[in-house]
Amino acid sequence: MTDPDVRDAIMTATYEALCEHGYTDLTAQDIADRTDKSKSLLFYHYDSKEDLVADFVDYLVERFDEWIAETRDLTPSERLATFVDWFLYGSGDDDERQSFHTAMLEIRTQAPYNEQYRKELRKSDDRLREIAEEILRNGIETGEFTDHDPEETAALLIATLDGARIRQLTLAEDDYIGQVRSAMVARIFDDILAEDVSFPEGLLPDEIDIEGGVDGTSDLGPSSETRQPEDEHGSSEDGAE
Amino acid sequence: MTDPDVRDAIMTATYEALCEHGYTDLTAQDIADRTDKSKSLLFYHYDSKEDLVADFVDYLVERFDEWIAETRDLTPSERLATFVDWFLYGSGDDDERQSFHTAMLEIRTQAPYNEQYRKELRKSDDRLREIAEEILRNGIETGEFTDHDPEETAALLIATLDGARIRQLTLAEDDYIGQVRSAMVARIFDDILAEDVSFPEGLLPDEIDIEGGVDGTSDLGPSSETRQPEDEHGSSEDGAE
Amino acid sequence: MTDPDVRDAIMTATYEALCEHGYTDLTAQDIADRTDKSKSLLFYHYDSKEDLVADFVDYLVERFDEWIAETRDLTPSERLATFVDWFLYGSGDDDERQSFHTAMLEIRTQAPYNEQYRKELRKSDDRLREIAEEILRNGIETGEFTDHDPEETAALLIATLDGARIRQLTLAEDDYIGQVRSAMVARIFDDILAEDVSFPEGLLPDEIDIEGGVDGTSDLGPSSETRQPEDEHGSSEDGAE
Amino acid sequence: MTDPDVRDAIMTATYEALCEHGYTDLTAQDIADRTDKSKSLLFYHYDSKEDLVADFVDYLVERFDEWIAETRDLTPSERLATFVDWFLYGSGDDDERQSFHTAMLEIRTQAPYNEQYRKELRKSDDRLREIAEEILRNGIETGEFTDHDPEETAALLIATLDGARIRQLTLAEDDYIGQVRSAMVARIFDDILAEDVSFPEGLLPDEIDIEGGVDGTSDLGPSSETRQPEDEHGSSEDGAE
DNA sequence: GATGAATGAGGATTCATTCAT
DNA sequence: CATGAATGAATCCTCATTCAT
Repeated sequence: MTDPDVRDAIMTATYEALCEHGYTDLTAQDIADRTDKSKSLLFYHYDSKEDLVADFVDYLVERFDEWIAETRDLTPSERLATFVDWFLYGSGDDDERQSFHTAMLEIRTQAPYNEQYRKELRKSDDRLREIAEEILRNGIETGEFTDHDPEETAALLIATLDGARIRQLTLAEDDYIGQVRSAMVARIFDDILAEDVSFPEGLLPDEIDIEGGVDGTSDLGPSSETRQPEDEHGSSEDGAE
Repeated sequence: MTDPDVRDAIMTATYEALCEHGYTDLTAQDIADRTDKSKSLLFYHYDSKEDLVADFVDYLVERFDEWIAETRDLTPSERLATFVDWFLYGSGDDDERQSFHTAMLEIRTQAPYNEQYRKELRKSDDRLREIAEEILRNGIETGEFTDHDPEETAALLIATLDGARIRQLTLAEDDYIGQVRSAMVARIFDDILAEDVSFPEGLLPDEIDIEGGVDGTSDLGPSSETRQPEDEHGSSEDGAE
Repeated sequence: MTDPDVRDAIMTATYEALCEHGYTDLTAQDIADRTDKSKSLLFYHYDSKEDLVADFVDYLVERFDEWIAETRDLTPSERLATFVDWFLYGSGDDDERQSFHTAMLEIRTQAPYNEQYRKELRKSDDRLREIAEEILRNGIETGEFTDHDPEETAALLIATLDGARIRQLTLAEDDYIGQVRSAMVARIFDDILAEDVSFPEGLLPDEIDIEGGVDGTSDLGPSSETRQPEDEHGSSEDGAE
Repeated sequence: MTDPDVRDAIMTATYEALCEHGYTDLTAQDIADRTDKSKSLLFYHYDSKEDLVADFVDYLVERFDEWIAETRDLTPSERLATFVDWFLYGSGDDDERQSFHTAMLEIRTQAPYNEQYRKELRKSDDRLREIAEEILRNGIETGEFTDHDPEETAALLIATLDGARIRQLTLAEDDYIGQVRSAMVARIFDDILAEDVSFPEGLLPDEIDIEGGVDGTSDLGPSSETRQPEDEHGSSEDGAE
């Protein structure tokens, strides 16, 4: 895979196909159809469909890292709020975001059977936990958060966020995520935040630009107030599934 | 499907095939092979593979209901602990349990694409939330738990438990579940439990009997020493972060 | 097959199933579904599906014979007109009749591959040709028809009628049958009928009662003006496919 | 389907398979077996077996058109005779021809249930009627035929020809077609032909080349002696009636 | 007689992957 | 690089027929 444009094209196509069909029903043809290239070419660039998907996960981690960089300048509690909302609500329009999470979940689902996926997914998960811990640790250092075990809390936090999202995707009809978010603030953050600090609402930085990569329009400035819709697919995030 | 023995045989075979192959790679042949019947018989009893799997989900709900009944006599905090541990550690031997949850997760993953599964899964989810709420409500009534919003807390609880399990299944190498459990007790239950009540450890009743359920020989034992750390990946490799 | 009631029930069910599905898609289950008996019973009464269908053709011949008897008292030219219109337009409501002819045509289509069907169908065809010849011969005797070769003319007549009907069924969008009928009168009958005889219009006797047989309500009086709809299926004819 | 060679190969294989098994028992494997290609390739070129068969019907229309062009130079009565004999006796050796018409009849039989077939078959039928009308119309113009309604007569003509062939195929043991042909000449053509014109015997051009059509080597020979009585069942067993 | 259960032998279709050009 | 053509191995599902009861 020498040409990054080709890779981008394939990754974008994979993203779209995954959203539409889900992993279980994803065929090489589905991906090729969203490309101006042929199906055979996929096998020229990748040894197998599995390899391609594994690279796709890796690709998402890269996008996630780019997104993380954008939040560096926020205060810990702002970062925490941003992190939570990004996780629960993601970015992009609703339908696509849901589809995408669903598809990613399917890839995760294959992890126990598939070492390659497992490896890539763990990489993305490690990144996620590191960030959460870093935020908590920073907050303790700055005094915004009470003292506690950041590693354990990060584990709890992510379990809850992930569980909430998955349940919303696979089961819920009502606003399950809203319920969980509200309970999280009341039961978990209330303890964690220092006396005089309250949990900030809705601070989402720019979306992770998944598709924009191709034409290189995504600017990864660290600013947190520039949020605009950036491409027709609403792009997505979640390098950290 | 008049004969319950046949249904049980098919369900058990489905359970085993699902554990071994996962949903994505589950074939009608895999199921038939674990039966002394032919593949065609599956289609005699079910109109499609999908129908069969949907019935399997329903079958699990029935088993769950039976299990729930066994915990009716415990105190709310005991029930809560039992519920948590059942959720996190399940029953059955380790490998099988993991396999099974993995397969179930795959089925859940199909829900957004498959109305039938969605319907059955929601049924099972409703049951789960009801139970959690009931436990919390009872605890508030008896004074074991502090007063709080049981519905919201139940949502939070289940999100966390589900997330923890899913992450352990799909990503974790270390004892992720143990970490989350510990954090849950510290950050959530600590608030919920009344001053003088502490969270009971490891109250697992007998396993939900999936394979031998027909003759219902499992009797509820209140013993609290049956739990052991149980992940094969080695626990508490906290340094890994 | 001792019990004629059972045979009638099966034949009626076969008739209905044939109309609905056509021969190619006719399954034993389709027939059983239109019976209050089970599919297995069909194989108790017949050695194979093929046998059953062969008997069905035979059954139709019997019905056809009954119908023929009703026209005995008409004059040759009346009988000829009746014969033509019965052949072209049949009886019963339009949709059902079409369905039935289509299905019968499918059975005929199998004749080259299936000796049993061929045998039964030839029996019915012989009957048809005999009748046509008899009508022509009688007409020559009574002087209503000019002298000609009745056998050859019968062959021509039936070829045309059969072809017209088949084409209407399988191809035509317009009133193809009407066209042919009109051309037949002008080009064939005009020659055959004696100077002072004209071709009578629309003299259809009672329908052949296919379903009524069970409860035996069909009266086979020779009157030609009693035509009434007789059963819910519009019954049909065409023992003579 | 860019490569006409491959299409030809598939069409030829379909033709052969159809002759041997009939439509009802035609499987994709039967077709592939008559090809040096695999069964999957059929589905690479066609979305379904049905699509393939529909294209086969279309293919026949193309062949028919080619054949028609070859008769343009004959006089109307010669063309009429050629048309009749082509219809009744077709081309190819006896067995093959019968088999082929039988299979085509089966396909026609599916028309009421299958829109695709119906559409293709109507196209072929329209062509047939046009040709017949054209011949009649030309004859009237040249004075070879008496004045009459060409459309109606064409309808009659084709009904008779089609009926005769179908009956021969599906029912007759004797030379039914010969009988009908003879009656047709006597009862229909006798009226149509002008006083001094007689119906030419056996003007069959070369066969429609189904298998070698690609290289179009068949040249129209006006020879009139190629026709022989041709049914294997023995002709003129008139006593059988 | 009658039936529910059971099955073997297909048959259409799908799809990852290969390969000649 | 790129592709159209090709294929083998599966997989779901159908259905006539059998059989124990």
